This record gives sequence, structure tokens and C-alpha cells, in this order.
Amino acid sequence: MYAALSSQPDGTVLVTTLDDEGSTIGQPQIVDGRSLPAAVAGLEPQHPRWVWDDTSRWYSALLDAGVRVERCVDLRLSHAILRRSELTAASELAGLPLSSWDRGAIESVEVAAGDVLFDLDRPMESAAEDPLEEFRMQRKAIASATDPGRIGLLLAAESAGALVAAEMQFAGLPWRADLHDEILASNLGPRPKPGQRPVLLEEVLERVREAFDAPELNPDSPAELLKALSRAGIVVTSTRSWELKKIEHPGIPPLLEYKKLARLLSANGWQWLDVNVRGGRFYPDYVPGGVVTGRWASKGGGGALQLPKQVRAAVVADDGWKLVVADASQLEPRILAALSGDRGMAEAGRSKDMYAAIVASGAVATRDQAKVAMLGAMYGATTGESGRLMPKLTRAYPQAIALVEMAARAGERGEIVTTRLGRSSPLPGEGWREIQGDAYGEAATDADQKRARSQARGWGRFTRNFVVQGSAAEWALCWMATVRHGLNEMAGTAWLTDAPHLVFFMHDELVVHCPADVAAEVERTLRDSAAQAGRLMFGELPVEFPLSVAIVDNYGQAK
DNA sequence: TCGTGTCGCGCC
DNA sequence: AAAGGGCGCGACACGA
Repeated sequence: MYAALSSQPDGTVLVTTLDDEGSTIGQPQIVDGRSLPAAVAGLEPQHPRWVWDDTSRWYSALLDAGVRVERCVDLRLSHAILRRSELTAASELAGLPLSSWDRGAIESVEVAAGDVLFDLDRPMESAAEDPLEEFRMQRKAIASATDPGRIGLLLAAESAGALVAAEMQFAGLPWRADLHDEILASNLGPRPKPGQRPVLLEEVLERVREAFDAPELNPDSPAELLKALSRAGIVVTSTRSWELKKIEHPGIPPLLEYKKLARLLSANGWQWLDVNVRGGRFYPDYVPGGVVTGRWASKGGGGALQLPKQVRAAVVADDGWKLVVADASQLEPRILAALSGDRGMAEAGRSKDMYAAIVASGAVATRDQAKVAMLGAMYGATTGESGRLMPKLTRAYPQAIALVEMAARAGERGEIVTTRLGRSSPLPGEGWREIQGDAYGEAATDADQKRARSQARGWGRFTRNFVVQGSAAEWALCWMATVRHGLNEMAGTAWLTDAPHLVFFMHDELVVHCPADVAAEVERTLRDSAAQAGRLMFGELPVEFPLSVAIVDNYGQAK
């Protein structure tokens, strides 16, 4: 059973129960905003799938009112997938013009000002369309898909992810501002007055200035820094750390130290603490489906998905509680093995340490080479050691390499590629097509062709990575959804934050905050769910998805 | 003074 | 030792 929420122009909400095809069951209920949580809670015992345009909008308000739901359909996230998916390309939905169901959709409008017409891009009006209509359209698209099971699983996982995002945002990540302050003070010195540099940063800066004999140097300015380096006889094309590390000069160590400290200060310093942490919690702003590949993005200064290891010791479980930190080991290579069905690579993928198993199979000589070679295969490396290892990898795992090569060739031709569950890549932009077209024209120069080849290869690297990164993101969604279900079972009737609950997600890593006495049970749930995610996506496939799990008091203790 | 583009770097 | 994919953000640089 489904239950749809739609906003009415007068501010009331229509609650409509629906069957699988989207036909209305019984009489819709009209409720005002205040009584909506009670209405939702009243229907929840029937386990409906809640249908709404935007989970972060509806569910955040419900959570604030103390109401949780089990399942939902996030129409906007689903729409984005269905519109682009190769599996539903023939559907009516895929052929519709852009509307408010397409996030970030813009329409071009002509605005007259006196005699002049201006072409403006403006956002589409939102919520103009009826969610019930959209829901029926989506059900039809799914039913007519080339593989309804796959796309259906993807949409369910995507929507479950949206529920998790809202719940994690509601609960917040336990954060000890006093410990964060200690970390900053030990690295940078005590918090300075506004506009001043912390003392330890100032000291390192002085050492840099002395070493380069540049008393006014501001190393934050790449242009200035480049000049100072060249005066010291150092020739570099950029001021990136990994480039500077190669250089022997007494000024380089303090410069690298300065960059590290300056980064800590500007990205996760006292300002960050003031803005992002309140009442002992950090409230990240997740954006499910925010990345083309299906990965989540984050917005706002929090930078949840870039939380540096330096400050993780400030993430501390409440008294009597633990953090269970679980990380899917070597997820992307395992995904590639499972996707391609390559027997040799799947064999390696059954091992706890896939890279060691690749070495053991004789494909490459060292574990480091195995890692670099696999990364190169998934990212499209052509040069360096990674590029040199490709022929060896191809010999050892022909099917796996063929899969990523085919994805790359498709991208180079300007075609789309699709993940395991049916998320398809975008088409390259108009500019890209023009460049390709120019290279075949009468007047094409060598430079035109070179540019076109380089652009084509670039898009090929994107599509090559898309299938692996996107399928890995799907695995993570299946894992997360299953974990959430398992934790709910454990919680019984207890409220979200009074029982084991998810507090953090970062691509292939989950953190659960739970009472200490159930931490071991939570670990089992995490591990079982990882295995279940593998089965959901690949059936009984001979690839393992092992986790490294740490039960800790603070996040910094997890490796 | 503002908005926009680039660089560099954190995470996966 | 080094260069392939995806992000967000802060600081700087520059032009309006």
C-alpha cells in the first residue's frame, strides 16, 4: 500500500491511500499542517510506502514532531533516475519536457524591457504538478522497464537513503567542541583574536619566510609562492603539496607544514566549530543523489563528506554509548569483480585482502602494484606505473578489463553507460559534441583533431569510472537501507535517538551510535547487511564484501 | 564591493 | 614516484 502526501494551495495536506498502480483507495483525508504528524503516525501501523515530492522537506518536519516512517518513495529522486535510465528510455516519463520534478530544472524565458528582449534562465516554478499524477507516471515507467526488478530496487534504495539522510541530520553526529578546541590548540596554538594568526601557525610562517628570504611572503597565494620559489631556484609549475614534496630545499618542510596547518584552520578551525556544532552535535547537510554517479553530496560549510582524519577524535560517543564504525574494504575493486563476473578477479574478490590475492595469483609483483593497477583500471590511467601495469592486469583479468574498456569506448563515442541497478550517465554537453563534429569537418586542423581526441578520452574516463563508482554507490545504498531496517528491529518501539541509530555516512563507511551493551549486536547487523547488499545486487555471486569494524569511544580510534 | 573563475586540498 | 574518476569549500585573483 502507498500513501501520498500532497500540498494544497490553501496550506492543507491531502493524504491519499493508493494501490500498486496508483489507483485511489477510499476517500482522501484533508489535514492541516499541525495534525499531519498524527495522521501519518495513525497510518504507519499499516506499513504504507509514503509517497512525497521531497523527503528532506516532509520527513524532517515529521521527525521534529516525533514521527518516524518505515518506507517512502521520493518522487524527485526517483524521477531523476527514471528520466535518464537506459532501462526506462522508452517510457512516457522519459519523453516529457523538463518540469519541477527535475531538480535544478531551468526554463529559458524572454523578458521584454522597453524595446529590448532579454533571454533569461530562471528556475521552474515548483510544486505545480500533482504528486499523484507523477507517481502513476513513475509506476508505469517501472512496469514497462526492461528489468523492473533492478530499477525497482534502485528506487527503493535511493528513497531509503533519503530517509537515512533525514534521520542522520535529525540525530546529528556526537561532537565534543572542547576536544576539537584542544586539537586545534595543540596544532595551531590557542584561539587567536579575530584577524590574527594562531601563534604556532605564525611561527611556521616565519620559518618559511626566512628560508626563502621573503619577509612579506603570503604562502596562501599561489602566485606569490611561485615567485618566491623561483627566486630560490626552484622550478615548479604549480604549488601542490605532492609536487613540492619532491624538492630538496630547507624551506620546503616548513612550507608543507604551513599548508597543512593553514588548511586545518580554514576548513575545520574555530569558525567551523562555531557554525556547525551546537549542543554537542554536528549537523551535516547531506544531499542524496547529489553526485551524477549516485553518490551523496553535502552542502553548507559542514563538509560532512570531507571530514578530515585530524579532527575525528572530537567525535565521541555519549556516556555509556559506543560508536560502531564500519568500512567496506576495497569496495570498488570488488564491485568491478562482481559487475564483470571475471572469474579470476572474483576469486581474488573472495579474499579478505583482495590486493594480496591479486599478488598471490601472480598478476603483479607487489600489493602496492595491485592497488595502483586496479585504481588505474577504474580511473583510466595511461601513463606512470599505473599505466604500465595495465597490460599485466588485462592478461590476468580479461573480462574485468573489457568491462571498463567498453564503458570508456562508449563514453568516447558520446554514448551513455549504466550501472548495475540502472542509473545511466548523462550525455556529454553541447560543447563536447561541437568539438567532436569540428574534428571531422573539411577545415579540421591537426589541433582540432588532437583536442577532440583529448576531450573524447576525458569523457571516456568519466564513463569508465561511472559504472564502477555508481554501482558502488548502489551497493552502499542497499547496505545502508538494510542496516537501517536491522537497527529498527533492534530498537522496537524506542525513539530514534534512544536506540542504536546511524549517525554518519561517507561513501563506503557507516557509523552507528548505540548503547555499549548492544555494540556487538550492531556489528553483526552491519556485517550481515553488507552480505545482504551483495546478494541484492548480484545474487549469489562469489564475491565477498567484508567490513572492517571498530567499536570505539571516539571516531579517531577507528583506523 | 560584489560575483565569478582558478587553485589547492580534504574526503572517497 | 605519479596521475587516472567523483565531489565541496575557502582563499586568492580579477573584472565589473
